[in-house]
Amino acid sequence: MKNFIGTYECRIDDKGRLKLPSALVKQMGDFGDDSFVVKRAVFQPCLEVYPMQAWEQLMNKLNKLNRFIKKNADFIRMFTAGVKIVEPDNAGRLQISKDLTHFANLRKEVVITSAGELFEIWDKEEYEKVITTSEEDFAKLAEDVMGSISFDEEQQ
Amino acid sequence: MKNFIGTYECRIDDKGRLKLPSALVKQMGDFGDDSFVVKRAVFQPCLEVYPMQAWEQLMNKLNKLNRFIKKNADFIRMFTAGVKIVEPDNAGRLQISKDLTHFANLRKEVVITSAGELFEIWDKEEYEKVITTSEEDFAKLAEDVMGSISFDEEQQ
DNA sequence: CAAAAAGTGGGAAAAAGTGGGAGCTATTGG
DNA sequence: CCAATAGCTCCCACTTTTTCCCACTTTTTG
Repeated sequence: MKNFIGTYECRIDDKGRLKLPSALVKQMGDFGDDSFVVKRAVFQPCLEVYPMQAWEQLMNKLNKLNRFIKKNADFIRMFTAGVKIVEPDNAGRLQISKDLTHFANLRKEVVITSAGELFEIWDKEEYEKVITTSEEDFAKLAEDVMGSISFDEEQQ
Repeated sequence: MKNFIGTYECRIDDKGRLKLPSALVKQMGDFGDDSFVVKRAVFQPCLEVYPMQAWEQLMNKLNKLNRFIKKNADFIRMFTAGVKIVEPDNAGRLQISKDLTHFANLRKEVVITSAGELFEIWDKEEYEKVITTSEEDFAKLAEDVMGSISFDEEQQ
């Protein structure tokens, strides 16, 4: 699966339409379907955008879980909170619904940042805040997360 | 069987009528019959809505259980308790009966969230309460649920 | 600098959502 | 057993929101 690259500053107009930077759109040429899923992120006050194909792949996995097991049902509900299907208009803008803009505290200036097969939408101020405050902790975080990972392809 | 995608905020009017979000209705084009089964959820104080076709499929499965086993008979009885058949009026609203709204503690603001071939109806406050868990709790839940699932296509 | 691409803004039509009246039905209490 | 009331259905009309389209400004590129 193709990964997105880059961080972009862009803006949302008064009608709640988010113009996708054309640099990002160019990276999407590969995805057949041009519809997306926008949802709340679980741990952060930002939104996540999945190309439909990537989303369906993910949901195919989740839908195999037995929902008569409470934990499974709970997990799916939490993970899919705020999911909306969106398609860009012919000017390349995504309509972001009220509840989602409210959840992520989006104002005019936003930041789009790629995260593998999906990208995140942040209010610019929030984004700067998270980036700067976590800078001190980043070294520790990097160590925690990456310290035990092997970069050797052969390893299972 | 097609799965629903999305969560939507909507409202119930004073008469107990729930407007289905048109985005959800669009996803139902595939189901011939436009009647639904509404019932109490098993694990949570919310309602479950099945398109008739999905309900019939589910019941076919349940009917294969041996009812001479007491547990099975008990389960079927409890599972199907409070089931109601509803059809949308010509404005696309479902009439939710008093006992069901009471069971799920539904007030004006509700959330509809898809869960595979069915969707759930939550009071908005209740929903937010259930969705909002601590980071650790979700992490643990995710680990429990997803720990055994492979996301690596290549892996055998 | 000109031309094309990217980004912005807004108006009008269509769709979605809301509200309520009138009449029918079912339930409950006397 | 009947009447009163609450619950529900069907229908119509109104308000709000969304969508679609067009046009303009700004930026980039050759």
